[in-house]
Amino acid sequence: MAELESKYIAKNVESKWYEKWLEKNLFHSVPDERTPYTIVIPPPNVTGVLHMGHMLNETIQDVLCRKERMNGKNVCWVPGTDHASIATEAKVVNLLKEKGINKTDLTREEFLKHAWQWKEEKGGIILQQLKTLGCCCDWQRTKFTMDEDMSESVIKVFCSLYEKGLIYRGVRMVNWDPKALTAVSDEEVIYKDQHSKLYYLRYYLADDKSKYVIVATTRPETIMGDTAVCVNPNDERFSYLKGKKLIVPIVNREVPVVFDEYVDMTFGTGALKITPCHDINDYNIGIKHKLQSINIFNDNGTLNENGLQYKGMDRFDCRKKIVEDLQANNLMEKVEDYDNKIGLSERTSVPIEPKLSMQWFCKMKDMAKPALEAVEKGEIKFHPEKFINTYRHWMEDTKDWCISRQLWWGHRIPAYYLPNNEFVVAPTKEEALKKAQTILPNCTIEDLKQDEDVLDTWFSSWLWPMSCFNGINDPNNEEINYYYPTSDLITGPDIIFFWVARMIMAGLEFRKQIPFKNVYFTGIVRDKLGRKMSKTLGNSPDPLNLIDLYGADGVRMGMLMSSPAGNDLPFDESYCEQGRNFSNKIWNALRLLKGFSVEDIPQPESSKLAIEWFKQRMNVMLLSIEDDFSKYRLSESLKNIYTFIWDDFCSWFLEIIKPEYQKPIDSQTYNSAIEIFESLMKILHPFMPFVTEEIYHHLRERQEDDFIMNTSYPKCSQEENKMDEEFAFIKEVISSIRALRNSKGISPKQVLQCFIKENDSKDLITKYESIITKLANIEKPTFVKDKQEGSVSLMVRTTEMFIPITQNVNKDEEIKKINEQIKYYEGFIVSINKKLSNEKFVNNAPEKVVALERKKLEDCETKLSALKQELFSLQ
RNA sequence: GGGAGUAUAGCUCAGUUGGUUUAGAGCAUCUGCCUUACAAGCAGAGGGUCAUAGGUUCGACUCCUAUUACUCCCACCA
Repeated sequence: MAELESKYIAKNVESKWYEKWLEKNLFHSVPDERTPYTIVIPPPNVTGVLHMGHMLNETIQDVLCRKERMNGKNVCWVPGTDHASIATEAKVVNLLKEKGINKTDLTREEFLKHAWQWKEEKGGIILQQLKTLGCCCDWQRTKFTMDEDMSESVIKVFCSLYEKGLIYRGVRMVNWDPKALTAVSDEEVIYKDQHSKLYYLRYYLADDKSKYVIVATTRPETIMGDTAVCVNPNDERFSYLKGKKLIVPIVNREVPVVFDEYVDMTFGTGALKITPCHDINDYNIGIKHKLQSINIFNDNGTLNENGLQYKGMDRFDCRKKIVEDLQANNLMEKVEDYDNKIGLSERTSVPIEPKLSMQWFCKMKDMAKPALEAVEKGEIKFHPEKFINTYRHWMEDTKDWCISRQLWWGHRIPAYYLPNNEFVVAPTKEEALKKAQTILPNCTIEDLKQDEDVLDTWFSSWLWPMSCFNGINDPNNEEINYYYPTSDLITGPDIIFFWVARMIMAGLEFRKQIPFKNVYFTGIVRDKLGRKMSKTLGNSPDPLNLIDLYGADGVRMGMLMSSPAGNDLPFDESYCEQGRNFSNKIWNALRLLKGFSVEDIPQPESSKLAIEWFKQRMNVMLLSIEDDFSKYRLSESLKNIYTFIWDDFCSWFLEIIKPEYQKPIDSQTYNSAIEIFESLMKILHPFMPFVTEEIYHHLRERQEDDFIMNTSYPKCSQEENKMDEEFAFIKEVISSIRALRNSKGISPKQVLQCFIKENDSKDLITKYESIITKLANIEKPTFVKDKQEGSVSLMVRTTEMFIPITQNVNKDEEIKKINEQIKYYEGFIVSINKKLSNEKFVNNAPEKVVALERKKLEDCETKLSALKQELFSLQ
């Protein structure tokens, strides 16, 4: 006893156990004859630090892994990080800037050297943080998306898709990020509502300076790129414009009027200015009507030489200035407030600029089809299922994927340009040369220039479940054959398109196999006000700080207690506190048990009964836990385990077997209690790995390599669980006596007498008599035929009990209470009778239901008559 | 504009093919306890016309329809 602290201090045990687990290499997996259970971690950005979303995500993965390991599976959880090209490049650029180095002054090689140096020194902190959380990742397998073999896979896949004609290069309108100076994919554009203005500009007729057409636009700064004005051919207001030219305000350039049904006659003025270079729709109209294109922007969003006097200005400064100039020249009809959506870059949050440029694209349509089928047929299951809709919607209308990025950090595109501007695609420069020489026989390796661009980060992540096991480079190796397809993928719904969908496509395309069997979508962690936790809002607690305060176990429990799959998690620190308190509760149960002095004395009947009951109760719990796990209802499962341990084990079981003050416990009961406690710790272990491991080692002497995380999960049997139902009634009996004490202010120490009116519960009460007397602190109950004078009556189900007390009995209050109950039961009887006298009910309802109603009626009548008798005796 | 989801106690959520004393839990609240494992605790209590209106049914929190509110996703209306 003395050696156990009175409070459980998580800090003192968590790192100790994690180190031991590592030391014994318990997380490492190699293929063997067991069934594999594989999870690949959604690789966090190598620049990332642990945030609440990760905590939730990784905790769920850890719970599943630990549970499956205890179920006898060969568990392999592969950790790793993503090179995150834009994010990392931006980070390194900023760090260099702080040192006074500009990226533009560096060569590609120099920059990459800095980037790698940063990665080696500072990258992947998050993986260390996962250890604090208790994650049982196979660290020997830690991968990075730019590891040599991973890069090789990416290049191989690129070449293969190119050969198949699924990758092509071309000039297209793409989403340009003027801050990161790169193209991004459609998925990386986030649309946000914005209060902006709608400007009405005057375009004068070239041949009649007294007339003008009013054009509404939200982007007046793009007029320098105008090459037409478009109206709907059915719009009679504008039919006079046929063959006319208009003068672009300020610019004073003549542009044609074109007619296209694309224009909405009801919006704005019905006339639309066309800027083919800076709007996707205008671009399409430009192609259709063979219009000229004028690019007015530099890559960084400033105006280029086509911007006339505005050259060099930022696009938004230019807007302000041009609005002033338009107004000064009386070319602005009016300005209206207008709410619209603008696309922001996911990474840099700056407004995206549509830009025509040469990029690489991946065709999605053919790959999308089988990927959709795999989910629709249920080969891959989504939890919750509702995300199938989102998935289908995207898959049915997927656009080609822009995969080139104008960055240096990433997988460089394996395309090589010949002096004649043709190009070849090959995994290495040497192979490229061979191909090149079929075009230009005299071509040398020095003549070949590799494409400057790198690939979208997701172009490597989509291979993750395969490339982690080298399944692309060596498709028949033992590991990929054993671990793939992986079992479960745990991720947020925000990357369903970026990542989940594409992994499914890649798996089916390159391996003809799905990448995982189940996808568990977590919710988003929100603060108390319902806002998404984010760095910019500063509303996210520091996870490591939380772990410090409540222990990893406490925080894990806190995260899981209220996060059903797919539902957002309104985070509240008090959940973690609850988790910490739970650890402490368990710790104290241990202290109680270890404090007993054990002797070879006879086992009390109450203990014997409690042990039998508890084993049946455990069986009931295990059944429901297995059911919950099969449906990924982890939080339900944890809640069940929580009540099971706190209420059933601590409040009921331990209280029953607890010997009287300073008396010893019999060894039989003690050993059973230890055994039960051990099972409970196993049941809880996946959720709270540290405290359970600690308790496990206190319960008995252990071999050096005996760890709870390697034991088997308790199995449920198909035995009868009759005692659990019986005990529920006994609990009610005890609680009602305690409640009586409470309401009458009788000390729990005062032993009470108890008379029970004889009925069919007599056997049950007699059976559990030893427990009732102990926990309710009453004398052995006496069975009687009638109400006892001078006592208060209690009703448990249909059993009436009489407790003789003299204190605090207020007759009027008792009468009032009884009258209320009588009224309630009378009403209840009326409603049951209504049902039973309804022929349709009696004829149509299942017999079971009807019999139940009859039983209800009977019970009610018993109660009612008892209440009436009670009332009579009081008056 | 299209689609999906949610609505149950003050808060967060269960309620599994419609039927078990006329809805459960945790937190919070209230009452009484420093009862010899635990005040990070113990024993109790209060609290809900299951969003609104209809419909199907012998019977609806549960199924259907409409309405309202919120959330999310998708979409090129300047």
